Amino acid sequence: MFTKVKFVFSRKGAAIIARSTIGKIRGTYDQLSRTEKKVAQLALDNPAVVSEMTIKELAAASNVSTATISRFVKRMDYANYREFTMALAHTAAAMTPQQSSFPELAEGDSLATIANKTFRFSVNSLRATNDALNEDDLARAVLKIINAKTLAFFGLGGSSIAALDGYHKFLRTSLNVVYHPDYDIQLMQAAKMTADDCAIVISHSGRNHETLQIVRELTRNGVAIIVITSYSGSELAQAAAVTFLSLTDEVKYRSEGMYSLISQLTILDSLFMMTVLRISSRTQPVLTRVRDVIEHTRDES
Amino acid sequence: MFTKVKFVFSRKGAAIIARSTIGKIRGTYDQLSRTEKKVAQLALDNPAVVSEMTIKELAAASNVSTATISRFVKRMDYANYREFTMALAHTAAAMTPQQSSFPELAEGDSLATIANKTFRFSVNSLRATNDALNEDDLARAVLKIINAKTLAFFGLGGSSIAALDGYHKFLRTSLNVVYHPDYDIQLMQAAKMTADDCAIVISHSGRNHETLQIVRELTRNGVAIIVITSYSGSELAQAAAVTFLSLTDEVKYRSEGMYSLISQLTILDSLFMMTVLRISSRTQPVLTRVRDVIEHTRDES
DNA sequence: TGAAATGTGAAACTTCTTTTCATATAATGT
DNA sequence: ACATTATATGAAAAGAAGTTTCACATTTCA
Repeated sequence: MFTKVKFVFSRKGAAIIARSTIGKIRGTYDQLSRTEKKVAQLALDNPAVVSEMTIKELAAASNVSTATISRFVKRMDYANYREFTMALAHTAAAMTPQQSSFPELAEGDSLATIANKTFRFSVNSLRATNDALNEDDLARAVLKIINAKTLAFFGLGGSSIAALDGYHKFLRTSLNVVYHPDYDIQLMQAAKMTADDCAIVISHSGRNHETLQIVRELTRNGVAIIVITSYSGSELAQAAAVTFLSLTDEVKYRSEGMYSLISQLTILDSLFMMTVLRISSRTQPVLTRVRDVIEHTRDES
Repeated sequence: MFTKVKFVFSRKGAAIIARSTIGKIRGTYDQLSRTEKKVAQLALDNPAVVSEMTIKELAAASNVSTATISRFVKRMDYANYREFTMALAHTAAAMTPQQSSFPELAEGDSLATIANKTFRFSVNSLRATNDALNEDDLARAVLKIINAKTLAFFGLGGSSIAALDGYHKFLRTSLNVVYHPDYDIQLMQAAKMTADDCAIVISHSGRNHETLQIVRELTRNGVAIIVITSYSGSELAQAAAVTFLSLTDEVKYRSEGMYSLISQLTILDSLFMMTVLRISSRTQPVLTRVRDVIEHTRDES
């Protein structure tokens, strides 16, 4: 059957990209429809239980049709429901030892408690962000960074901090890096850039008007854009060649962007480390291997 | 179902106590029929692969009928084939030697590995930093921040990022905050401040010459100084009213200050959260409680 | 050797999953 | 605001996967 063949291919693809199931769900969460979110929530809340359910049971538990769930797992890149539950069980098992903590600051908290919760929240954000990364994206990003004639950072408001940090870090490399805190100058910088260059754009919401202006300018010039944002559905994310998600543990909750900064920084840090290690070993094999990964996975989406 | 009961009775006294799936198969192996042994062998040889097969695939792979396999798993005491594969996947996963946290980047690392290690390292740094905090210091710091006429941030070089972030955060409060990236202006700012003010000084090493210059100026003016640094022994730390340590997991290793930034940010974040919660509840009881803590612990150090 | 017991696969049957299709809802352009 | 086009959704048909039945083969044991 044709379907069989189709599945065989898609399964291979999934295996390469695969990240923790929970990370995958988090990563795509805000692109999901209302009903699908109910399913996602349930799976996030107790993966272990959900992984043992049949599709019917899960449908009943989340008040949606089995059809919706079937489509949901496909959207998550699993070949079928069975593969999904297996993967879920897998990550659930890996997670069990650590308590999936639930920080929520209250006015009555002691100072030590506030500090502890803050740290815990940061850790959770990092974990969520890490789970949502995939090697394919990393490979593409590093390749673009390494080959860029100029590497420019863009970030306004709260994200200017992350942009500045990225600039600082990459200054230590042999790359030609640029960053300026001022919006107008960022815009001018964007206008100057070409297809040989690479831009790393950071924006928590992905909806900031000025940032989008810059991105449009970059797009017009054919600049390779790497985006770090918290919402995969944003226009910003759409325009990017590569998107990294800086996630916080609880999707719904708390003063926007407070914790995404840490995730943003660590994503930048990862990119930096990868770049350094790749540049320092400028041997051909490595680079071609990176290219292989890319070629191998390009025709998927 | 009755069938279930029937099987339990008809075959030998079932192994009731949970064992790893593989253990179960081994334990029952010699009681199995010839065909069933073929299935068992396959499952033992590579559980991970078998756990992903459908019953048909496994039947084909082991040259037996699906019926036999269905009976086989029942004999193993699983309710159905699906439960069997889940359990198999479980133990297979548990068997794979999972590397626990020993981050140390190497040139051969894959991109995903680099990213994972980077995140793990950040988490470790946060944990270490959190462990080093104590409530006493927090209380003192918050009290100084809340009562300051002006709250100024100081940080140069890499630490300017943390200082900027602190500035950004505290801008959201009703406090009067100040920060300027330029060293000369920071120095002038320091000269302007008085005993009514509070300064948050950030420096990874605590040995930066310019930063020390600023601190001396602050000290001369009797400004309350809160320091965030990685070395408790530094002159900077000595001059401070309160010192917070931003630790990295491994003190010895790696490009200085790379990970302390995250810790610095989270310390600032903690201070911010505490400040917000304390300011918003400007009730006397809380403040006096804070004072109590201080009085209570002052003669400790 | 023959009766009873056990093992086995084909196929019927049941249950689970996916796809189709009609409808409802939201987004978009005019 | 209205029509038109996407998108989302559940019911039900279609398709797979898994289980049980049944008829036949093999072994066991008197």
